[in-house]
Amino acid sequence: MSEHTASSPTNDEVDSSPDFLSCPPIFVLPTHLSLESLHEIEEDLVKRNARLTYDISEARLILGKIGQEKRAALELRSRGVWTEPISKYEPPTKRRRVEAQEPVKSARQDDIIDLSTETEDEEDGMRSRHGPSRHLNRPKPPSASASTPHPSIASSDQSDVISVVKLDWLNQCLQAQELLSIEPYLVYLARQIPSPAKPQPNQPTKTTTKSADILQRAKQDAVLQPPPPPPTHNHHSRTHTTHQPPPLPQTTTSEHDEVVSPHSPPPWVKNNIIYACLRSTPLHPPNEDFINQLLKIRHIRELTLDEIGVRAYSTSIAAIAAYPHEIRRSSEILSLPGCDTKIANLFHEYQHSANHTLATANELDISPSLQTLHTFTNIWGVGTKTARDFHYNHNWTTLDDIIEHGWPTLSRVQQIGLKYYDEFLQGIPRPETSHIAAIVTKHANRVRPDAGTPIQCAIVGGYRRGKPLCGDVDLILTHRDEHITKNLVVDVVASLESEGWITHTLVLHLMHSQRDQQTLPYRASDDSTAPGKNFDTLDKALVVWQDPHFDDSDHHHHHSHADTDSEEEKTRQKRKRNPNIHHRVDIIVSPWRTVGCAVLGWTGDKTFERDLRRYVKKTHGWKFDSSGVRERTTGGQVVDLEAGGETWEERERLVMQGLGLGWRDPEERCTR
DNA sequence: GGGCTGTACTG
DNA sequence: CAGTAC
DNA sequence: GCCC
Repeated sequence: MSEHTASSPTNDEVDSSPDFLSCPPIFVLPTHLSLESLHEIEEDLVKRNARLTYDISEARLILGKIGQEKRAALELRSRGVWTEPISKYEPPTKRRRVEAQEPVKSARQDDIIDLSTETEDEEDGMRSRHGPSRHLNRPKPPSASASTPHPSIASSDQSDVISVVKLDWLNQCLQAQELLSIEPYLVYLARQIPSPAKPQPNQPTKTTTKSADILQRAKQDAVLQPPPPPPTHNHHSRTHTTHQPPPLPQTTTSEHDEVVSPHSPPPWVKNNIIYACLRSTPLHPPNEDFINQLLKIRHIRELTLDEIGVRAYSTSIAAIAAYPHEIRRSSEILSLPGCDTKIANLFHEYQHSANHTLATANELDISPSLQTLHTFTNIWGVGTKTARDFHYNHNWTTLDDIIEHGWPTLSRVQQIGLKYYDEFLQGIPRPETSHIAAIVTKHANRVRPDAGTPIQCAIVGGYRRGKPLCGDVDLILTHRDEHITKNLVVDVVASLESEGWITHTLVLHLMHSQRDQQTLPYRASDDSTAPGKNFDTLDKALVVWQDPHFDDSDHHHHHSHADTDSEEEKTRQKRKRNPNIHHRVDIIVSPWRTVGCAVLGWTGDKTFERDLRRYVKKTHGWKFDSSGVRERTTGGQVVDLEAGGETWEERERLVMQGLGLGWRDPEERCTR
């Protein structure tokens, strides 16, 4: 039917040929496609009766902007579809029966392992030798056998044979206005196999989105949506200052697409507030599931040394985390500062994927090398560089490998980090955190008996943001008298060490801003508390904490000599291992003068802190850090914003107001 | 096309 | 200086 | 990857 219409290229029929109805269910890989082109392609297909599906597991024909067999296998696998390559010329029906009956068998097992090994290769892009199978003949030019569709396109519908085909096939079909053989465009011909390890969350196959269905949605959306842009100019114009509706041609909505009115954008969206420190960001935002996917991608960026990627994802994540509605359309994403088509695309994928995951994010769980790197960077003192060195230069893949082959080469803190690997990864419950804070405070006051008023302790970090479990304990000790806080860290640590609370000191920071204050002229200060004191010492100790008390009850040990008992008791307790868990504790000491800055700087979440510094730089030309605010010019004059604050909470508030942030509760700084 | 937080310790 | 941590 |  396609041929006869070819003569009149301007009428409507041309537009809807060829007809893809005879093709098996089609899935379009979003990889390397903008949201716009993806939608365009999907629309093209739907218009021509294609059986488009958003559930890749039911697709038999997969179109994608990819050219390599290996890549194709990876794309499928990261979407939960495990495959093995088959020869193009092997009759696909034969093996299927065998497959269905045999569970997971010997020869196949090998294939699976091979496949997972490959992911590794894919990651670093370094070793790229063996593909899933040998390449067969390279595609011949489309003209050769083009006129009749490959029989397998139509018939393989039911089977477990999957064809991954270059997107170009579609373009050529549209141009020729007839179905062309997929064979010259075939990237990967595969058979679906059961996934090896994890039980694939077998989706109830719900989403065979019929063409009519989609068309309806598209129309519905077209009505709902503000006027779509003329199809000619495809670059989206983000005029943020005048908050125009997102100009994305929207073709699909969520599963239950009742007629929904668009969310009214929160003020920070309307005003295009790009700094996370100016927004309220709760610990559990409405789009947390999607954010968790993005966090995984960000983590992959970390592990692969893509710092800028990390930055970009952090920005996007922070914006989405601040968004107070459950997102229904990818166009909503486009309206958020720090989010553009990349993230909107990912949301589209997230929304339409059967399991609500992202292929890229899944690689973190699938890829052996990423998992190894992940394991290694979780060692305190081992960052991304060292982790990669361990893995790629030493070929270590487990912690035991490091211990066995590299122990003497490790730095002291890395050895400690390795020794308490599991314990440091345990979250610390809030009651335990406050208990630790109380003990530290007690010791602080014990080593400053003449302080007059007690030394105060602020629990900051994740605890202050409201997390039920914290990765470490962050404490700020302060006192109005600068003589009291001077050298306080050292004395507190020593005291805690002597009582057994601190087992190791990972690092001591004794940050003397002596030189800063030396070089700069004294500010005619209204309240210079201690004119003689030239340094503000914001000192900190990063330590390993363990409760020294434990139950060593050994009930059948009965002493015959009462007088030696206590002595015996002690030595025996020393010999017996303390089973209490080790924790990471940061003890920071701040002079009163800048305690507001310290508290603000340490309550954080990383993106909040970064954006805070960027904002302060941009708007005031100041330099913020947890030991104060300075001018960037003129040798760094101190800017005192917290003078007169009577409590550390009040001083933090003064700093925030002075910086132009207004007030934001700590629980609203969870930018991730 | 340039910028992306800012700082100190360790080895 | 590179690497790490906060 | 996104903003200015």
